[in-house]
Amino acid sequence: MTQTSLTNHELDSPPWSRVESTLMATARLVREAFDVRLEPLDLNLTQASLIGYVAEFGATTQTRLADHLGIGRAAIGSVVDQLQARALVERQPSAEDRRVWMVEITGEGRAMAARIQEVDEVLRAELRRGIGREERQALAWVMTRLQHNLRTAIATTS
Amino acid sequence: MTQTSLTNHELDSPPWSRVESTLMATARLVREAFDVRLEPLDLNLTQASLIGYVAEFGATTQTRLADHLGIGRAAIGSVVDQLQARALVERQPSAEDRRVWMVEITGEGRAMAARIQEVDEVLRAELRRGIGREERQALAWVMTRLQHNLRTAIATTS
DNA sequence: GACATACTGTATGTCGCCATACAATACGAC
DNA sequence: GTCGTATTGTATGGCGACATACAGTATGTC
Repeated sequence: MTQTSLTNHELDSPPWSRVESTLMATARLVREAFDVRLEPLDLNLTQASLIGYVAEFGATTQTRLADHLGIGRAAIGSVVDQLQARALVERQPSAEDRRVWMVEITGEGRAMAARIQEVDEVLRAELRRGIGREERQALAWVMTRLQHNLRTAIATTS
Repeated sequence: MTQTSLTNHELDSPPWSRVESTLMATARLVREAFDVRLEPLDLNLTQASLIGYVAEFGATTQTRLADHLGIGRAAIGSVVDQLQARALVERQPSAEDRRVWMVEITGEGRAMAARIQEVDEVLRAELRRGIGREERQALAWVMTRLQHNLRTAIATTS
């Protein structure tokens, strides 16, 4: 088990004191794991998430996509560009607001979304291994609370 | 773990199925929060972590720093460049291995490390708010386990 | 010693994301 | 209507990190 190499130094310190770095490292691993598994589809995690969202919820403005995926509007623009170039999504003008594009899934995109979901389910099953349902819920709860605290901390900095 | 209700608007808390994106978003917030608080010191989280590590553990090779901070060797090089330009750390040749630089803290760096630790403690106290000790430990445990699963998943992809 | 192999730090190019500035459009106050 | 303000998407420049390739050095094998 080569796992010890990185986690050893985390264990000899008070757990919470290093939670931030553990979190950062875990996030990197999440991205890496998804990217590796999505590589056969020639997609990264952000692109796959966008496709998944549009496939599930239908035509969406870019700003809403940005908010939902947690990245900026400018970044979403280029992601949509990439996916549109591969005909996985398409931009349709909005009937109500001529400023916005409604990003919609295409037929090819829908097929891709199915493959993405398959990859997603397989990987998530592997990630659940050895972690009980209660613990997963606890993780979700704590992270939500942590997000709240983080937002407060960011906001209360002059 | 019988943590009862939080406010209602927290109930849109992410289900496990979205833990990946929650984790990514939380990680971004962690970086943002630290960056915001470290801004008066004109440092980002990576730079501060490096200073903190060297201040605590003494002269260290760049490769060890890279492993410890979870970023690549090339990235560490430029971080050391930046900090060295501000005389917060310095490169000393190793007596045993002429390939490596030992990165050591300077006097100014030690003063900066003290200020960093103060920022760190204040922020961490804010982040702990409303989260019990048991839950923090549970979070650390689950994330460690999750890291292990992630590494396995990454490794078992051809 | 001579050599192959492994490792350290650096240079280079790329990628993803951000922050800022901007034009076009929407919306509210009057 | 007309004006100021807010919002959407885009263009641009910058940053942090990665992957790759490389030179210099260390280390083990023969």
